[in-house]
Order: sequence, then C-alpha cells, then structure tokens
Amino acid sequence: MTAEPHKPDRYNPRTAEPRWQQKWDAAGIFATSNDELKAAANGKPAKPTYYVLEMFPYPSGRIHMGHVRNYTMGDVVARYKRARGFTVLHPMGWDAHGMPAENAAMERKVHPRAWTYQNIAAMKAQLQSMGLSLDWAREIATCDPAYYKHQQKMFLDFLKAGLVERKQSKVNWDPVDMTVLANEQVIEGRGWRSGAPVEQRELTQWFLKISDFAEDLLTKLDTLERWPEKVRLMQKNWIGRSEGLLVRFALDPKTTPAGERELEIFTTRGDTLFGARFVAVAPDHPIAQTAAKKNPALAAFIAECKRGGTAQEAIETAEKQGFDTGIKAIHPFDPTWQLPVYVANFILMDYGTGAIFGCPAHDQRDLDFVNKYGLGNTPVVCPPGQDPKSFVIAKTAYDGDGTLINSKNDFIDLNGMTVEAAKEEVARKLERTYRSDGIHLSPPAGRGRPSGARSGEGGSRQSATVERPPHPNPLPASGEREKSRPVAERQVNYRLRDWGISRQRYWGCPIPVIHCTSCGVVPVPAKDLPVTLPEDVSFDRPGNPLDRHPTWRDVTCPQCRKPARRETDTMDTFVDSSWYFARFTDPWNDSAPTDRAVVDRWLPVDQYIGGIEHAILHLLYSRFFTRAMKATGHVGLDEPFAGLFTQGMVVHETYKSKDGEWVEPASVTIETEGDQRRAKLTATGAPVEIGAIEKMSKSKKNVIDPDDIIASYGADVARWFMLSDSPPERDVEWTERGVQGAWRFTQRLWRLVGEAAEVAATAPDQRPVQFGEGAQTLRKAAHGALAKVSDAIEKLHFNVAVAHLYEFANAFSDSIGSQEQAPTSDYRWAMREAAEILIKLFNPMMPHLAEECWAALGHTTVLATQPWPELEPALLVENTVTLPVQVNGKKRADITVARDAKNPDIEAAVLALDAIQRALEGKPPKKVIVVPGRIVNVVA
RNA sequence: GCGGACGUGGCGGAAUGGUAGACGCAACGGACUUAAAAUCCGUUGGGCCAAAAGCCCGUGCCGGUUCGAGUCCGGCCGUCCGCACCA
Repeated sequence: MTAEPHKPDRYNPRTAEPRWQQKWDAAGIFATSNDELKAAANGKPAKPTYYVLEMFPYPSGRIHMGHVRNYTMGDVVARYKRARGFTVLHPMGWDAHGMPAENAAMERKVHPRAWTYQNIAAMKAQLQSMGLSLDWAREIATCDPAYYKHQQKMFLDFLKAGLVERKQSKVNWDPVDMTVLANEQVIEGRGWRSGAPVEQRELTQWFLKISDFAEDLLTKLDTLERWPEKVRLMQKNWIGRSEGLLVRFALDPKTTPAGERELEIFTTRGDTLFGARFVAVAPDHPIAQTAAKKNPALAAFIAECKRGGTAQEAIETAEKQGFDTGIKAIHPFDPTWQLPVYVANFILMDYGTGAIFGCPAHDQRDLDFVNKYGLGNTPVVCPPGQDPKSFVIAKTAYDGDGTLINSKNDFIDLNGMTVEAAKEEVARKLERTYRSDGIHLSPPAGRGRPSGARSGEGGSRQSATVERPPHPNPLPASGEREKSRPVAERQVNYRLRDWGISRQRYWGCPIPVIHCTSCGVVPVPAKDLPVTLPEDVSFDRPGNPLDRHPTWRDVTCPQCRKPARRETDTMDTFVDSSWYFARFTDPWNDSAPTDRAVVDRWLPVDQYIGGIEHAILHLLYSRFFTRAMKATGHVGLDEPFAGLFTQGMVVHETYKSKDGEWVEPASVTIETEGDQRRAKLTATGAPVEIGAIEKMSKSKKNVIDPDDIIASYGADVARWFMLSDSPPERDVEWTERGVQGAWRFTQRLWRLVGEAAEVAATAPDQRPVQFGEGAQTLRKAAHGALAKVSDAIEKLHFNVAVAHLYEFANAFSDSIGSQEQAPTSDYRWAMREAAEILIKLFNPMMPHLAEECWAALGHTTVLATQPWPELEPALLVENTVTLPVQVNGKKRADITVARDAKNPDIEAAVLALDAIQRALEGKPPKKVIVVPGRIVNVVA
C-alpha cells in the first residue's frame, strides 16, 4: 500500500459530465471537415477515413433505451477509430416525416412542423447528455425543405431515367392511417405502423422500379461480407428469385370468349407437365374478368374471393375453391389434350402471370384442389426406391427428386430422367417449338428462329443463359406476338415487387409533378423546386389535407400554361431515409444532393449500426436508392453500407398487479430471500406478480427512462451497462442490479486512478532501462489488456472488451495492494503507464469519467484528442509457458517449460511426471502429441 | 409448411478444434464499523470424501470424425426469428 490511506472524493457524474460535454463542444473536437478529403483529391496525403453511422431516429419526443444502446455502440467505434488515427465521420439527424406528427396535430391541435421541431430539440438535448462524439454541424432533418428539395430533384432524375412509373395497381390500404403501404410494410397482414388489418384497393400510384435491380440486389448480397448472414438471407428470400418456364397454353376458341387466344403460365416444374390436370387463374386475371362478363355465377364467385381476400388470416386458412369457366386449354405437348380452366381463390395475380397449370401429384395445393373437385392425379415423378407401378398419390403430394414416369408421347419422352434433366429437356424442346395457329403444334424441327417482338432474346441465348433483362413479369400476350414466339421461354421470376411510394398524407415530401388535362403528367421544373408543403392545413377530418386545401393544388401547367393541379400524394418516408447517409457527407450543399468529390470518398459507410427490424425495409430500399443515384450520377457506387451490425433489443421484466394491470418498474420494490425474488408495490406493499422479460414497451409499462438513469447515475454508467451484460447482437436485460454494478465500477476506477496518481506523481520522465518484477507484472497486465480490448472493439464484441477491462482493473488493484515498501522509480513509471492505458481503454465506453481521470493524472490535454496506446508486443510473450498435460484427452498435470523448449525435451519431461506415470499405469505411451505453446496429449 | 439462428453454473455470459465456466451479477463466510451504508478479503458446476490429495460426472439428447469436440459432421428434441397458397 501507499504510505497514507488515500481518500479520494467520489466521482460525481452530475457535475463532470456536462463540464466535459461543454469542453468537447467548445473545442469542436468531433466536427469533421471535408477540406482534408478535397485536398486529398488533389494528391495530398490524408489520414484514412472512417464513416460510422447509427440509424437516425424518428423524433418521437424522447429517446428510449434502445437508442442509448444503439448510439453507445456507434460512439465506441467512433471514439476508438478516432484514437486509432482515422478521420471519423459520425453524424446525426432526424427521420422527421411521418404519421405521428399528423396524429399529434389531430389530437392536440399542434402543427406537425412545430410538434416535430419541439421533439427534435428535446431529443437532441437528451442525446447530447449522453456525451456522444457526434458532428452536430451536419445535423439534418428530412422535413427540412433544404433536404427534401434534393429528394424531389432526384425523383425527377429517376423519372427521366425510367426508374419511376405511374400505374394503376392493387394496393395495400391501411384503413387507420388512411394511406397505402408497400408490400414490405405489411407485417402479417397488418400495417407496420398502425397494426390495422390491411385492405386491398385499386389506386393509381407512383412506383420506384426496384425490381429493375432485383438481380443485382440479389447477387451483390454476396459481396456484403461484413453484413450478418441472417440479414442477407432475409433479403435473398424477399427478392425471391426463381428460374422456370413461361409456357403459352393455347385456348380452344370454341370455349373461349372472343379476343382471348392463349394463357401464359409461369412454372418452375416444367418436368411435371405430363401430370397436369387443370389450369387455374387468379380471380382478377383478365381472362377471368372477361369470362365473368357473360357468366353471372362466375362474377359472383370472383366477388366472393375478393371479399374473403381482405383479411390476411382468412386467406391463410381458407379452403381451396375454384370455379370452372368452361374454357379449355390445350396441353403444350399434345393438341388433343384439353385441360379445364378454373378461376381459383389460391392463385395470386401478383406473382408470375397470375395463372398456373395444376399438377396435383407433385404440388400439395393442387392436390387439395383436385381432391375437392374430383379431377384425379397422375404421378410423373417416382421417388427413389419406389416401384413406379405401385406408386400412387392420395393425400400428400410428392415434391422431391426422383425418376420421371408416365411422361412419354409422340412429341417428347421424359421417362427415366431425373427431375433436373426433364426440366432441361422440356425447356429445350418447347423453346424451339412454334404454333402454326392457336391450337396445333407444328413439328419441332425445321422452323426458323424467332424474331421481332423480343429482340435479342432469340434462340441463341436459350441454352446458355436463363438471365433476362428487367421486367420479369410480362402481362399475358395480347394476341399479336404469339406466332413469332416459341411455346415456352425460360424465365427468371422475382417475388420482389416495385416500390409504391405514394402516400395520401400531409407530412411527407411532396411528389414534384403536375397533372394537366392537356399535357398529362408534367414534372415540376427544377427551378421551381422545392415544392413545399402549405402551412395552413387542418387535421379535423380524416384523409389527406393537401387534397382538400383550397388553393395549394392549383397551379399553371409548366408546358401549356393552362390551369393544372399538383400531385397531392407525398412520398413514403422510407424514401427520406434511403439516402440520408449520402447527404451527411455534404449536408451544406445547396445546389445538389451530393458532391461527387466528397460522397464517393466517404461512402460506403464503414460501419452501420441499427435494429434488425430494418433488415428488409430500410436496408433494401437504401441499396436500391444508391443504385438509382448511381444511374443518375449522384454517387459512384452500388452498395451504401460496407459493414452492418444489427443490435439486440433492450428488454425488462414485466410486473402485474393482482387486478391484472401492468405496473411500471419505478413503483415496484424487489425483495430477495435466498434465490427467491418477490415484488411488491412500493407505495402500498401490495404483492406484484413478476412476469416475463419482454421488449420495453409503453403498453406493458416496463420502460426505463434514459433521462432518469442519466440523472441518477450519469451517462457513463448507462453506456457501460448497455455494453457490458450481453453480446451486442443479442437482447440485453435492463436490471437495477446490473446498473448498480456499473455504478460501483465507475467509482472503483476513480479510486484506482486516484491511488495510481499519487504513485505516478513522482514517476521519472525517462523510461527506465530495467523493470523490477512488480513493474513487469503490471506492464504485462496493461499491455495484455490493451491487445485484448483493442481486438474485442475491432470485432464489436463490446461485452468481451468490458470483461477484459474488469480483469485489468483487478490486476491493477492487486498490483497496488502488493506493494509493501515505498515504490521504486521503475514501478512508479510502470504505474503511470498502466493508469494511462487503463484510462484510454475505457475512454470509448465512459468518456466523461476517462477525461476526469486523465486530468487527475495531471494532464491538461483533452483525452478525446489523444492517440490509442502503443502496444509493446514483447510484453505479451512469456519466457516460460505452462502447458496442460492430458492423457487420452483428460487433463492430468501441468508442466512449465521454456518458451522455446524442443518437443523431444518436453516429451521426456512430461513422461517423467508422477501423475502421468500413474495415469499410464506403467505402460509405455503409444504416442505423445506436443502442440507448441498450447498443450501436450499423451496417448496411452 | 419453407428457411435460419440459438441451446454452457442460481442468472447474464467467456472460450483461433487444445486446461469448460474468463468477467460480471446473485448467494454465502469474514474484515472494518456502536450500527448501517460504502469498501476490502475469501468461497461458490455436481458427486465420492470429515478434510485435503485424488478420482468420477458435466456445455439439450443420440451417434460420428479426431490424439483431443462446447466448437466440426449426421439425426432427434426444445426455444426464438423471418417468410408464407410465390406456382
């Protein structure tokens, strides 16, 4: 111990934290200039750059613990990289458009803008109290016309580039929010925000053509090596690529309404065509609609399907139902083979062509269908080991691999082939086959190559590639092209639909177009941007206030100068968040969304951190948007986020009173008796039931307010605890015990540094030539921790970094405690070094405490500007190593040998050990395996 | 139904194929104190044993690969997540 008992003051975050925040702010330490980047473009060397970004928040009014966790992780990375010599970009902004502002306007008669900016001010203050190393000079709010004017410009650029489309389509209508939703925004049949069951409606909408990039969005997933596998897989499934055949079934004219001649069907199982029993189309398929005109019963059936179709749960459990239209389709292999055409409730108009051929033996849905309507089935794939003669299908379709059976006629013979070979043979044959008229097959040989309608997709590409350019889902043929096209073509189909961005809302980015009765849709001229929202709006009625504004809609057509109307839909807020990361690189740019000299050097974001809930929505949209920005010259890359990390949620115990009401943690007292925990109401003492640990939510009242924690323990404690208890990708449970543990540790560090400071005060400036044992032990602990903590932070294993810091703190206090006499000068030097390393290592996590400790060591510099410690690798190497010795894989002894001991010497020493002799029972070992520096295993 | 992840003490969790349980929490014992708080020291997977030494068992279950498996492979069971009539 040091000569006198040391009694340092307690560390008081309440005064220290604001003080350091002000110092950082005043010194502008976290502001990042683009000058260096621009200079580097002219050939001057620059420090390496690092862009760390956390998903920006919606300004709901208050931050929650999820924000604390998310932004702490990002801040650790930012501070660490800064110390490591990078020029770090770490900005923050606000995803400021959206429904809650309009709801607030309705409920509280506040204007959405005022409400939003109040919330931003409040949340900004909260974030600042966390001590995040953010460049606030780059702050953006997406509701600022200075931001969305560029978004409107890009929309027009996309329009010009053919990446925007206006079309009528069936849309997901959220009856509560009174707006449409993209497919991605419908979760289990409900609106992602409102939770209301989604309805189908027919509306004219603006679409961004994300499906043009389906193939690229899919294949480039493989290049995103620093993304979680899980997210890549989710996107892959969402894009939903499938290879198959587009087969044209001719329709028997005698049975078919005038004007309809054929039906296009997409299938991935061309091999099962001999097993076909029927053809079915979606209720809203054009042929169904046409046929219904003359068939009231069919019309009634279709209406029935649509009624049932509004509730998603009904769709999932609904029985398969069909209606025979009386139309007959001609089998592509045999002109004499006719298949009934049904309208069926389980066929989706959205996918493929909205029409299928049913092969009951090998598709469960089709089997359920034929079993209901008595259409029978023909097995055409025989499972391995089954006798084809006895193989029958009853209630369970067989969709596995096998050998083709019952699949031979004059036209084609598939019998005996594998599924894969049969698919290929069918494709090869049908893509060379042309019909001479609506019905009859021509001989497969001797026909010319296709030409015309689909240029560049002639016979030459058939076998080599199945790729197609964009537009995966051509509508059913209108009649003219059929003669020039083969009976079937290979096709790649995607589940991914175009992104409908029209929202019938006020608080969003206006879509900058004008509707003119003479000129049609006219883009707003660039000089007239931004199209801003009118201020004088009312929210006393449901629906879109823009639509009923008395004057805002009225404009002059930019082309013909006649009166025209503005588009009153605004953009989906996911558009706002699809490019904010690019805007952060040059948020001051008034003339363009980005500056290529800057944006191409900052992007891609090196480390993006946010919630898994955006695995598809935001991340897929952003990947698309970046491609669209590249196509229109706003960026020079495809992938916006090189590294992605998805953090887990913050969860908390729930409490319920006897009458079943949720109780907030703040009013509950927990009592512990042995291992038993009991809860009661603090006020009344009434018992409270301890419920499941769940995501913090207002409805379950298991919310902890970050403000309360920061006020009582300080930001550092909140930050430390958020990092310490669980791996960052998993959920972390907020517990009072855990917070107190973090609090104790801050105080302990403060005491340790205080004691170290006394010793270090008289340390020599010169590095000693030799170190005594105590000094050497301390130095090894310090440099060992340095190596381990650095490694853990690099890998974002923050909980491991925390554990190594605890370990180092333990070694540090052991070292202080073990000093019996007055410390030698080499020890004092080592103590100062160790204290500095300790402080620098926990600085990214608890920056305020670290600054305070740094000052306590006598430094007048700001720690936030100091470099990461230099590692002395020699200190990590021991001269002797202790190896565990196993016999047959079980540990029996330890042996300490020189680091560079030769294997034969180790072997001999091991065999001489008593414990090993005993374990061997006198028998000679069969083999001795020595893994240098790690372990010895004796095989008996 | 399809796809994926996970399963380690009382709890959170650690562990490039090489001593399982680091580190923290909780618990227990002790020191300091009139007392408490705070702090400090010690013990803590299970079993055999008075104790130590020593031995046995142990990473959801069953097998396999390997000198050696929490880790790799196959099959089950369980939990969680994503998608879901996608032809």
